[in-house]
Amino acid sequence: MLDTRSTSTALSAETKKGLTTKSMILQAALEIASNSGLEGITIGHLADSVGMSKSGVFVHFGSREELQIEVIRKYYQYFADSVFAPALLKPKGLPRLRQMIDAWLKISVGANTSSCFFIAGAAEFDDRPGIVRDELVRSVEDWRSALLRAIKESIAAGHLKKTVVPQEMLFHLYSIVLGAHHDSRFLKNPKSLALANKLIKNIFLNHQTTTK
Amino acid sequence: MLDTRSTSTALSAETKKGLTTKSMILQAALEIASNSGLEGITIGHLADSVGMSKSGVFVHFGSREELQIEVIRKYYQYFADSVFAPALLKPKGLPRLRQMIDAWLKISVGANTSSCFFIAGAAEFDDRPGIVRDELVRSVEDWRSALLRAIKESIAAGHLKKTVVPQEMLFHLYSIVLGAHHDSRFLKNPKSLALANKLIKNIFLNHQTTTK
DNA sequence: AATATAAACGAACGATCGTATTATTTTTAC
DNA sequence: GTAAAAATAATACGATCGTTCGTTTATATT
Repeated sequence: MLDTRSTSTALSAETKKGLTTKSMILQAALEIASNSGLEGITIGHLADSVGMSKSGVFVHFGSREELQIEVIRKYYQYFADSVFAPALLKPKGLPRLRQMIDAWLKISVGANTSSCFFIAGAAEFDDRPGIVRDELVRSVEDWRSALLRAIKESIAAGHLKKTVVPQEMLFHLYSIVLGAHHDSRFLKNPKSLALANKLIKNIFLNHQTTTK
Repeated sequence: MLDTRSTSTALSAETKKGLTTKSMILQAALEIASNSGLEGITIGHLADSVGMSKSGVFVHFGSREELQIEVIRKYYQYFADSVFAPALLKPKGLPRLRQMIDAWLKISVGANTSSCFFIAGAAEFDDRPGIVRDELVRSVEDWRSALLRAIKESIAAGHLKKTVVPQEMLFHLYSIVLGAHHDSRFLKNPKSLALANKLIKNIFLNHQTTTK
């Protein structure tokens, strides 16, 4: 479901077997978490799904929290590859910003696809302090500052009006994606992606410099 | 924290003691769920917090799922009292719609206040089929159709332009509240309420008939 | 005062959780 | 081919989960 093979490039200092096994476990954990959330990761269940013993799985991480953190890191890599990287190919400013939102929406919304960690995890760790939450916040803040940068670049490039307040637009865009995620995953509304796209388009249109 | 006393009016057919005990348990469960989510309700913990035995608590509901459902119903009552009812005092149309959103934002956002079930629960039961999820969806759909009705009334009353598509505005408004909830509870951003209010104001302004 | 009814308790169940310790297998190196 | 090392398995622990059961306590009725 989530193809993260591109991130499992071997760090040849480690033994090959160990790393690929650990990476395979992480991949399975990522898929479990995509369906049942980070708290849905159970070492017993995870061990079953990779055909190993609980202890065999456990020893690779030392604790469940460390496992969860590594899953977050792995998802962050996946997110960077499939959302971030494509955007960097687009020209700075509005085209890049659009691409970021589009790609994000695509992986967050849809009946068969799995949920976005940054959204699902945020709800899960609303009020559950700890190192897992910290890692999650770090990832989300990273993503948000990337979006914020893209918004500022869009203003600097003259694509968006100078009156635009970056923080406000970030909040607005982020909210729409949250709304799409909610409608799609909780309410199972198949039109959520279209609704979100239309609103996003309007937001950009209302703040664009060229009315054409 | 959540004052739901108004909903515990005695149905005098039942024995007084039994009803108040059950109601007291539900109240405690509601508070636990407000902090830790519906899945955070544990019969053992709940029993401790009301000073009863696990079995004494359990027998009132027959199953944990039934307990969770009753908690949802109790929250729905609370929500109706504190968000819905005040709005009905306002005149039909935009004033009422505004009031609904304002009251909703108020109980959903804020550092010390507890989370909105409709939002937190939606994330929790994204993909966890069952009777608890069904009850939750029912509540949320109820609330959404009330919002939708208020939007349509605002159009009919001439407060909002006839070009407004109710479903789109519902999605938009709902998204902003989700965004405020996210920023406030996960990112601990104290400005989230102000940000949301500003956006809401703009949305209404952009779709209002009287530009004044 | 005797009896019927309901509420709450205490203890235990089987399951599963994360984790620690100890053994066994597999791989690697010489 | 054998010894060292790394990876995995086996087993078990204490905790906690939701749930069941038999018993006790309190209340109400007669």
